Amino acid sequence: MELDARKLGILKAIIDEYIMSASPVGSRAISKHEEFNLSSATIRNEMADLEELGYLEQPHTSAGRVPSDKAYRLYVDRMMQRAALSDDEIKLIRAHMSAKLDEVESVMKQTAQALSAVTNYTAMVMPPMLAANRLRHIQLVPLREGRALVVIVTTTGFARDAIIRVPEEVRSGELERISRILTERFYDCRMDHIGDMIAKEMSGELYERRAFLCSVMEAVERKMEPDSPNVQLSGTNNMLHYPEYSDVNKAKTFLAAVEGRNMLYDMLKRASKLEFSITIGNENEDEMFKDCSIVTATYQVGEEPLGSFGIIGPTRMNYGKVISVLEYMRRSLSEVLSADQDED
Amino acid sequence: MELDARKLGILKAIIDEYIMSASPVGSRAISKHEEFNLSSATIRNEMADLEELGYLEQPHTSAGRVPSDKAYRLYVDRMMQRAALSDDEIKLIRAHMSAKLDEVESVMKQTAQALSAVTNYTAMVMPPMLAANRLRHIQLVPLREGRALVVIVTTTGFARDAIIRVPEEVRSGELERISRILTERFYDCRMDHIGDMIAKEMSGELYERRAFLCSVMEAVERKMEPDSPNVQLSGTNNMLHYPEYSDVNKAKTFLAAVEGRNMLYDMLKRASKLEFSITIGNENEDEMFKDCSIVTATYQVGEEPLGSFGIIGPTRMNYGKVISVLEYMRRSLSEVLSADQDED
DNA sequence: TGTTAGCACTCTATTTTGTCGAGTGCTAAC
DNA sequence: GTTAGCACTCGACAAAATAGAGTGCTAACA
Repeated sequence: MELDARKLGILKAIIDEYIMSASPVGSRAISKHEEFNLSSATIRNEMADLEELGYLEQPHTSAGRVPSDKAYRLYVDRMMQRAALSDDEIKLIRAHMSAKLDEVESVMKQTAQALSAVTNYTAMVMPPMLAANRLRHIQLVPLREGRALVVIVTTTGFARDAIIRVPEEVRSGELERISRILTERFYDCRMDHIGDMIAKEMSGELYERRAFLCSVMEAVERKMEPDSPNVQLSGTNNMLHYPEYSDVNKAKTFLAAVEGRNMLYDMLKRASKLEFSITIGNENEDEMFKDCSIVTATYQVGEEPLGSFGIIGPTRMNYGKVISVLEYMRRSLSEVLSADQDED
Repeated sequence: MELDARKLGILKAIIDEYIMSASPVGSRAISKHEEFNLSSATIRNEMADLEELGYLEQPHTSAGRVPSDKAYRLYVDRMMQRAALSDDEIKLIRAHMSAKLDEVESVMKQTAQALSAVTNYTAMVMPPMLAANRLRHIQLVPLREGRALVVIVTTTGFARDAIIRVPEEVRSGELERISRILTERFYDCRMDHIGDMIAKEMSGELYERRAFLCSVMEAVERKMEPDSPNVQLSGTNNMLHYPEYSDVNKAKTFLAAVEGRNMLYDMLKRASKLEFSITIGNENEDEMFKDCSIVTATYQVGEEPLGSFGIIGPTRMNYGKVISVLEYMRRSLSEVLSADQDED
């Protein structure tokens, strides 16, 4: 027995129906589709076949059929049609993306909010990994009590800061000098190479300050990698709208899994190697997300991918729409970031 | 009829019991308390009195009694005893507060997490309002295409940055000069006065750049006030553990109210005028929080209060413990911030 | 006068039972 | 290969039955 065109059509109809209704699809419902013009009995036979092939599942005898993960996979690979975004949806996204976006942080937040508002699923956005960015400026600002603030700015306009200790023998005025020298020497260097370079080049006029410089550089490197708490989440509650989570305990489990952010961060990081990625139900390594599908995309400035973002929803997800939204957002986000996030 | 010592004692016992169990308290349960040594019938009479006085409510005949908001108010004002923190709890807080806290953002996040982990309620933390801080350093960093990054550092070690437009006639080198002049002139000025001062003093060597300076100052001012999306939330899901929210719809309403953050921000801002504040049930202006109690505290560096943080939970909240935790946290947070957030 | 035992009553939560309907698989006929 | 027909299964829902917690009131007691 194989998957002929008719079976495929019926399967698609079932999936579309199930995505809409969330309740098992019976043979009668499908037999009403005019394009097939088949009786419910015939559909039943086909459904039995599809079940045997592993594309459908039955919660219990005398319930309708529910698509399996395998079916969704087939669906996204071969059957799904993209849903063009409506004007309203585009407006909604624009509205989010045009508000005072003068800081990376708020760009990430707004992106997450736009995504969750348009899709009604949970959105996650990973802040940019700056490893491939280039240094523009480094500034050491003296604070009281042997502390200083290191501020790093990349050519793409991202700023990071960290507080470090300053040994007593380094005078306040010297920090300005060191800032100048470091900026000059490492101007336009890739952020992730600076550590190595300083190790090799530790000589010349700054030789006697090398211990201090190490701690500066260590702070710089630490700040380049985003970490899990910085993943922006939005619309976690959206999940509560879906009947899949009408049970408080399921909802709790999901929210707990998501709140940690560690898993999400790992997933996003892994996904940042591909332009798009879709993992469905059991394809997710994580036990907690076996009932979910996760769709991600990467954003970039210029060539280099900076990070990724995505959507988590029930496997019964509106894949067509989600993908369209992510595609749109991917462009939109890359543009906003390229424009140096200045919009007011 | 008035509230004598015995009535007070019984009321306290009922509240304590109800905080534990979340289900209406019957006369028998209280009559078992040895310290009263009264029969359930007597307790019943007293309970009827307490109900008449407005301290107790009855969900329906033949259910036990439930404390009213008025009762909780009395409880926190006159009857409650603080719960000392256990060693484990202190350890838990310490663990959160000692991890790489080299950025204000992460201090806020860790604080929120510690609070929600220890109390099992929802925690919110407002980032510092820098209005009363003093300027330490201001740096304009040129980026490409007529943009620059303004970085501001306060004497207390907080940094903020914003991207601004730079008019063509302002050369890259001049930004360095302007940075120096601004830093010199406004060194140690209160952040919220800088706007006014520049308006008055706009003369001398920077006269011909005044339009540009205005936009710099506007960016500075904008960054001083935290805004609602910056309120850190943690443990929103904790609420789902409580029977009050076993109904998904209630949970949804709560989570939606909280996700917006606007209300929380307003509340925290208002609360930042008092060291501590407790609002119970109906005392909350907001309709959404009529079933909740909100306890907040402020934190500071030196004299000036910088912001506030707090806990949201059901009115049936363990007030004694929450207040102890907030008190501990208030000290702890102020210390961490005073120490310039450097801990590794 | 305050306290208490006793009792009838109320109301909810839970369990049990019955009914309805959607959906199935199978068979036989077209 | 398709379809009508039919017996069967199972969950959802409603109605009825039961149990139990708690009350208010009354009358008696110290």
